[in-house]
Amino acid sequence: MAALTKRPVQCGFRPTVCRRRPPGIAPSSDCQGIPAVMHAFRTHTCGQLRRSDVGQTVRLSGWIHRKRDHGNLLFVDLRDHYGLTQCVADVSSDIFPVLEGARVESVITVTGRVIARSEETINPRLPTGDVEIGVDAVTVQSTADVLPLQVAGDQEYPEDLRLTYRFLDLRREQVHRNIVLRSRVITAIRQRMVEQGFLEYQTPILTASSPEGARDFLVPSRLHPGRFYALPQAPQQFKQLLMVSGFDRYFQIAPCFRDEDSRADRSPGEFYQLDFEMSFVTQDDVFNAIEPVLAGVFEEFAEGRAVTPAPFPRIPFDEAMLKYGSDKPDLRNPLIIQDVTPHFQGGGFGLFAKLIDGKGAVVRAIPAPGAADRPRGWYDKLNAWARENGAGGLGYIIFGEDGPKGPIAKNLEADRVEALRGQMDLKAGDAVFFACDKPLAAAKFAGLVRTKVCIELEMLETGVFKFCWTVDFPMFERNEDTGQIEFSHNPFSMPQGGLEALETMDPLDIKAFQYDIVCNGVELSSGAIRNHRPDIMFKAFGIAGYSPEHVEEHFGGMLNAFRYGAPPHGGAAPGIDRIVMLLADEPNIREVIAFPMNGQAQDLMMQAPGGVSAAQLKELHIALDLPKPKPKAQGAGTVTAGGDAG
RNA sequence: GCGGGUGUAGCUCAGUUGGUUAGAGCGCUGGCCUGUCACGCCAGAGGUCGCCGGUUCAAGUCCGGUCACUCGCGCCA
Repeated sequence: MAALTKRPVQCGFRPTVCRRRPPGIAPSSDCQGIPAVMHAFRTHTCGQLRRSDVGQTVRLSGWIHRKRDHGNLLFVDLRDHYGLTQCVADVSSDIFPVLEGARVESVITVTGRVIARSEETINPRLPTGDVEIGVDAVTVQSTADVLPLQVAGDQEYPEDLRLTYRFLDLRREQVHRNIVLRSRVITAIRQRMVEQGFLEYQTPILTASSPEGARDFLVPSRLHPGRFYALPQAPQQFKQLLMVSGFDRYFQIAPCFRDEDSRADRSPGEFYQLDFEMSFVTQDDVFNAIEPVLAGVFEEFAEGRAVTPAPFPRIPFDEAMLKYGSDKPDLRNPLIIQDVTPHFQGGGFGLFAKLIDGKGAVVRAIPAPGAADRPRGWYDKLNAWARENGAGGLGYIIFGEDGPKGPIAKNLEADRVEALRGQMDLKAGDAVFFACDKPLAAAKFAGLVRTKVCIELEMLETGVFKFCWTVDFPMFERNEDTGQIEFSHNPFSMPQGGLEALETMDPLDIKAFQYDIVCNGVELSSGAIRNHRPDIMFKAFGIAGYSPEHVEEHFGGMLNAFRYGAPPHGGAAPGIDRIVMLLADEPNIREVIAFPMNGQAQDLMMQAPGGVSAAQLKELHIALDLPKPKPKAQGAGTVTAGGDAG
């Protein structure tokens, strides 16, 4: 160790290199070649050294990524955030046994000479592959036990293991890259929002429970026995209040908390939104403000993938449901659904004809270009799939070279079949599937079929980000079970046509200034022009069956704010996690979150949720009323009054 | 809450029609190896086949239940 730190060495950073110096690494001198004491841990990162550095004495710190032990010659790949550098030692060196005895993932500091590799030993796959470090001294900073999962290599591991040892998992290349991407995306979003004239404001994390929406996470109040804070499901009311306060353009990378069950694209508990709101704007102004931000961010990180240029296509909700069978159309899928009810009404295919006349059903047709030569078994398989997904079956017509085929073609009159073929613009060699049900159910099922057929026929466009807006959502809808008229989305959206529409139109025909941003079939965001007029709000809630007293009681805070001069305003809140997920091309949201919870909303590493002490509960005036414990309840998440309060 | 999938060594997986001592790769331990970069070679340790019950002469394999993880539905103004 004597040779290690005391000896002054020449500065490793020449002026040209200094500019690339990562944060936190100070040059060990003023870069004028004046000798200085070497930094305790590193003069360079593990991704930095090049052929031009040959001859310098340098110091690197990092993790032992891999070792190749030839008995009398030892290679160590040293890894840090920035890259890999090969270090080499031979048996004649004092430090050889130290390196040989250090397990992978131990943290070491090496000091040595930068050596040019001979032509045949250059590693072209490594940016630092022209050089290696001849190790003269080594310090073991931290030893590693035998690993529960390997950092080097790309073996897959079960997710609970990865989450339990997330700090190891995050060292691995792909997740590490995803988290860096996330950081860069958020920085790019901030820059672009500021360029658009938005300012970032914070809003409370401890707030009040709101009666609408998802289940809240509650936080008990110590000072107010029996009362609770709630974590915000979104800063919705606060951002509107900021508009009322005159701040004009607000944004925030906002944490949102909702106690709902997880999905592959929905993290349990918490997620982040690019929350923004603007005053004195129309719907078009909102679109014009956010489109360049989203398109710009996606282009910045697209790496060759095409991005829909602004302005994005705007698809009315009704059209989306008809043509794509979804309010979040995946425009990478070229198939377009059409309504073909008239061809079946009163026709020879009795099943559909009866449903149309008897139940008010409609028939939606999903084209399957080029599918005519698929074997019978393919159609049977899709039929079975349809049954698994709750449909009675999946009718189809095959347009073969020798005419229409299949059970429906046998029964439906030839001229009707031909008219249908003409409407759908199908050729010999194509096929078409049908969904027959009440309008909403038929649309949704046709949407499923559209997706399924697209995958089966391998027609999904790849390497693109296809954006669109879904606009003109209905303000109200009828609850199928109760017959009641309800808000279909956000009750605080402005109805199109304002008060007059509410007073004169059939509520089910009223549209809202409510819109979604969709990318590749993923709902990135919903948003709206808000209803800032108490009179219109009372009227809208009245249609949905709520009394003025109810509105006053539950939303009095907002209403009150709107009584002292509120600007017309609107905004949206694209999901950060989903944006990063799309850019990282990951199918699961947990791959772009540094410390996610598992599907049961547990943090396996921190053991949350955990028990708390009886004293803590008493201070909060809380007595537990627990369900009977299951026979074998152990491990993380067990709630006990006397548990691990540490 | 409901439905599908998975569960065999620390990890990834194989395991035939139910039939002798449950295998491979990675990792781990020991030995050999001076130009590798997924280094190589030799040897070794490591298993309640998720758990409980059943059928059977015999169960990793078949049946029932249960638990865990995961995907989906419900839920997500």
